[in-house]
Amino acid sequence: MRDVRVRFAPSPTGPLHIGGVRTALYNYLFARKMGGKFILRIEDTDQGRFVPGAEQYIIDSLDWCGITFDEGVHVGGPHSPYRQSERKELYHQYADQLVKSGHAYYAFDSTEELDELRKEYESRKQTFQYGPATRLGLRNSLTLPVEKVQEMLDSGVHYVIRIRIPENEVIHVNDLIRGLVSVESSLLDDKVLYKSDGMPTYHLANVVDDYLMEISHVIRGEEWLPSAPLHVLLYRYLGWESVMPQFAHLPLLLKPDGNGKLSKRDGDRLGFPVFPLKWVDPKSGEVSSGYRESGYLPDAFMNMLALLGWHLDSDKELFSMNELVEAFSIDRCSKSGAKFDPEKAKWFNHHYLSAKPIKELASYLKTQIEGKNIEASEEYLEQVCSLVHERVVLIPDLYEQSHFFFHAPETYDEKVVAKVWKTDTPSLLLELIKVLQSIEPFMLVNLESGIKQFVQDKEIGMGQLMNPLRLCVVGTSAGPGMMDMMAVIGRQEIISRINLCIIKLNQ
RNA sequence: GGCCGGUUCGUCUAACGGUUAGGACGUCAGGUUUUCAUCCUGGUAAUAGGGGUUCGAUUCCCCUACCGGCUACCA
Repeated sequence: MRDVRVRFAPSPTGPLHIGGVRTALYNYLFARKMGGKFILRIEDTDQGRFVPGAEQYIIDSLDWCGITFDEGVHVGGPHSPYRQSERKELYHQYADQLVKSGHAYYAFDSTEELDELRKEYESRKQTFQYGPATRLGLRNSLTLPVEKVQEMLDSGVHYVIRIRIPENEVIHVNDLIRGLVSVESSLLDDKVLYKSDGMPTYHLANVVDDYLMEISHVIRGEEWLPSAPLHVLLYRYLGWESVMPQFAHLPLLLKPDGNGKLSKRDGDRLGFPVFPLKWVDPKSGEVSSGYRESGYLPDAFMNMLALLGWHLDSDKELFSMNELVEAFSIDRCSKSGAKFDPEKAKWFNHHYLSAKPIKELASYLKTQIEGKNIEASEEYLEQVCSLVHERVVLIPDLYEQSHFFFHAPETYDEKVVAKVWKTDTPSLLLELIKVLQSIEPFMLVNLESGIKQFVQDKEIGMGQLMNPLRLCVVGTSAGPGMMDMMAVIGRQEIISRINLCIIKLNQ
């Protein structure tokens, strides 16, 4: 059996969205599982759609995800270069070879002429196809005299090279996910293989490069399924059918509401990122949010993405990257598109985040408070994190859930005030202050026993005391256990917050 | 329009042709808690429709419907 070599081949036309990331992930998992090689190839044959920064964005994104490559634009390798624009000279000879063998031909029709034809057909409710039925009526090397063709070629007239699709032939594509897919050749059209600007189209370039780079499996999105028969034909005509890669066409990622392919717009519209990293469009300046900046962990992101289109026959849903590699197989990929679920993405992140070591969470929190000019010792931050870590869904929640550990509340939630602040509350709290002053040392166990005693003596419920106290300390009815908080925040600060609250609410 | 692909709870999905159709997210209800959240327990909810094949179809075949993709000198 031949060595497994797979590639991820994005085009640098913008940021890579999560559908692309998932394709990269599956390729990566397959390569690692099979002990093969994983290659990053940049398909930039469309100079018109090139977006500066997109290539670096793709590299950075996959790096953040923990998806690593053995060969590629950024790491080099035996098949360099890995950028198709730098391989430009390579492709023409193969297009030539196809012309010589009669499987392709030169075409001189202008874009305008073809557009005109398409319109004409459309007005007759027909579809124009450059193919067996029409090519003999168009301007190409099939219809023009040999000398004329040569003359035009020599004179530098713009031309393209098109494949000559055979008539009445059934083409089979064996897909690892979908099984045998068969297409009648006359339904295909004479696709352009080589453009007038001297660049190959995707179809030619991907076949040539996959062959040259000895790719064993092509794992890509379902949107390529319709052109797969064309690619099979190219392998055949180029004489490479015996080493043709195996194909696996992945189901698409769909938008959470309604239907259709997940697109850039859906994120902003529904309030979740569609990109791994934040992206600023170099032309429009438009900003798109990213999973990293929103506070997702790469492990959680990968776990979530892996399950969108792949599943074990067991109930296991939590996988580390290593476990994914171990468990992955193409035959357990599903056929149907998967709607992306932002809620489940959050659930995964919550799970991974609350399982993180406290020290790590503390370091996240440290950078957050530094940005707010707050200072705190590492020990203090760790104490805070151990109290809030289960309440955190996204990394920024760390501070959102703990800000009252760093400063007194500036406002008091009116609804809560109305509910818990009674006329005798101030005097009760003043008495509590005396108790707090007597607790020695000011620690959790002593607080618990002291306050319990106080509540018993006063013959009141714990809630009658704790709810208003919480209002003083937090400003609302939320947060970790009061006793825990008091022990961490400290006696002086607690007492001062009680006093402050009584003054403010009595105004 | 044509071609290709797809269709199991709201969502992601599991189920050698024989299961009370399972799990997870969400949701709902309880429980824990001084609050909120977490957490725990339980409930809710699905084989698109119609024909076959079969002793028996979620599973195999056909048709219909619906959804999606493709239909550029874009990838």
